[in-house]
Amino acid sequence: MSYQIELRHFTYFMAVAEELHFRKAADRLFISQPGLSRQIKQMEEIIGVVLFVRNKRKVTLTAAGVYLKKELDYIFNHIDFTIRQTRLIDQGSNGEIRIGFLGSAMQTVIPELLVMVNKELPNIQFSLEEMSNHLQVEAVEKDQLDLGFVRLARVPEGIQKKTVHTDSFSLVVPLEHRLTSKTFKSIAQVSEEHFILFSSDYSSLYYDKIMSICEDKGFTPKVTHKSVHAQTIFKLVESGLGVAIVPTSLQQGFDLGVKFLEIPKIPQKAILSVIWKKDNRNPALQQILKFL
Amino acid sequence: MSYQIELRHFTYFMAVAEELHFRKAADRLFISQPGLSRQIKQMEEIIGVVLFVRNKRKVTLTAAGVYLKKELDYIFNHIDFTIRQTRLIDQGSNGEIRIGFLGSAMQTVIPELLVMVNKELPNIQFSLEEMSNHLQVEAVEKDQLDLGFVRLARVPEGIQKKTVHTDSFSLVVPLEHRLTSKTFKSIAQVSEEHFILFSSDYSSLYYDKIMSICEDKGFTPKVTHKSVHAQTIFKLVESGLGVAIVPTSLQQGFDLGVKFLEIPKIPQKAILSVIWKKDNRNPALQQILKFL
DNA sequence: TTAATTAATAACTATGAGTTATCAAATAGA
DNA sequence: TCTATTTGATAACTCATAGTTATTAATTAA
Repeated sequence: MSYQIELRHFTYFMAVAEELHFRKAADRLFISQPGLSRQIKQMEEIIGVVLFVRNKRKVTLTAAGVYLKKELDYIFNHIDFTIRQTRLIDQGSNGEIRIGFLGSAMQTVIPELLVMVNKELPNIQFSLEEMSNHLQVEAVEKDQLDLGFVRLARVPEGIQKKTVHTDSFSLVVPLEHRLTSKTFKSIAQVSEEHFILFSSDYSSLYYDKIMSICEDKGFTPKVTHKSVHAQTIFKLVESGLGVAIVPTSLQQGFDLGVKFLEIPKIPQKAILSVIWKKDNRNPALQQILKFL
Repeated sequence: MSYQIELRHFTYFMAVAEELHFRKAADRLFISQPGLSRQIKQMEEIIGVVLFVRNKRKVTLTAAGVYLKKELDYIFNHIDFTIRQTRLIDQGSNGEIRIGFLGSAMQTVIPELLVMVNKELPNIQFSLEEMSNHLQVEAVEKDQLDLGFVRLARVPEGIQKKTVHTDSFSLVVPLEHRLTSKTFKSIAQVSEEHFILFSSDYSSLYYDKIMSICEDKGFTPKVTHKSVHAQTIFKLVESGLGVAIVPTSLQQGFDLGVKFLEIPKIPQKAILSVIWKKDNRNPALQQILKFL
């Protein structure tokens, strides 16, 4: 079988094409002139095209050689860039991070993280998907997500967890509701009203905490509606179908006809955690974790 | 001094990246497995990045490896094209133009273009391949095609588009069908018949237009067969399995037992466009674009 | 003519790609 | 649990070939 073309041939060709002089090109490449001559000749044989005209005492490029030089310039540049980029991806300063999140994380934590990372590592791309606690854990385990923003007390073996935000709870009532931030003293004041909550499939920890807040005050809430979307819950409250208890940070980002009344003197907090897989192989993740 | 990266390394890397199996990749390359292992290891040392995770029984690409594979695919394609082009230039030709097209473009537009270009630039070579809208866009983006003849409303960023032919639609019926060019007044006259159409994967714009032609006349066509080949569609119509609606220009070039009845007074037109990549590096393309 | 410059040719050397043989680890099957 | 099988890595070798030195042939300049 005949020879294969190699980058070496291209490098040598470029040197001769630029110098238009075999000995000078050979000097520049730190090889001997006969060695260079033979490699160029071999290259011409491989691609089957004469690239240089050796006119007695002068070397010039043929038309095909001129074209090849221009393209190889581009190709070498592209190869260099690709290798640099590959190194960057390996070092995590480039690449993609796949994030899952609960809607309530979109109000404060995630935007802050994105802005911060973007400033330091502008070449990292993000893909974001809102999904439930449970689906996030599953996706992280399957390496389909790099990071998850969840509200969970416990996570399975092999998953790392870190608290990133602690939030108080607020009561959400219609604008025209009798209670105001001044008159609101305890959640017991709405013990007789209907409650609209996030569905427990979406976040069972949230659901359990709401229940315990009420139990602490001696009543069991009458839950009439459940939803997975904050927007929906607010709309239902606005329509007078009941009241809700949600993390206070959800106050930002929505423009609806509801009042937020922070619940005073309760020990329960809405804790947002970030989770990731211990042996995740995405090099970009290691970089991101530094920001958390 | 340390080693230099060579195309050999890239070729080997691609084989392993595709097989994800060192011995199989080695077989494909007709070299021994230890030789391959060593070259891959050397490549990883040269660029300073681990490209494969060897899990003792499974081989997978790292994130950096995935990126490198995608880029090398592009680079190899570009090198191949460059060498072919260099040979053509050497032979006195002005280069090669790779064209993709929908079958219906072969009736009028492309032959005219070829004749015209051939008169002015007799040394340009053409390679022609029939393929779907979608595959053409993909190939143009990957620099595997210089020109595509498509029926598309929109094309991605970085792709240029220009209308080259506007055609009316015709109803295709068997020769012995009751309708003639004189009695045919509206598509509603065949609202009860079965329709044979180009498959929507082949050209969704075409499919949607046919649907809207029928909807405008107040009925939904009963589509019983779909095909990607005009020839097949005509054969099915000839066999009495239904009627079809196709661009009128398809009347030329086939000798079949069907009648074409141009659909009168409808706003829908079959628009054929030519697409090309904005930063295509083929110098011959610039020449061709002048003819469009 | 002579001297200088250039690329090609010839014969050699030595580097390293690719070889065979083998090992170690990880399954899969009994 | 024990064996057989599959897999990639290691080690030691060999041989093809990139690159070497020495020389020639051809051209140009003085």
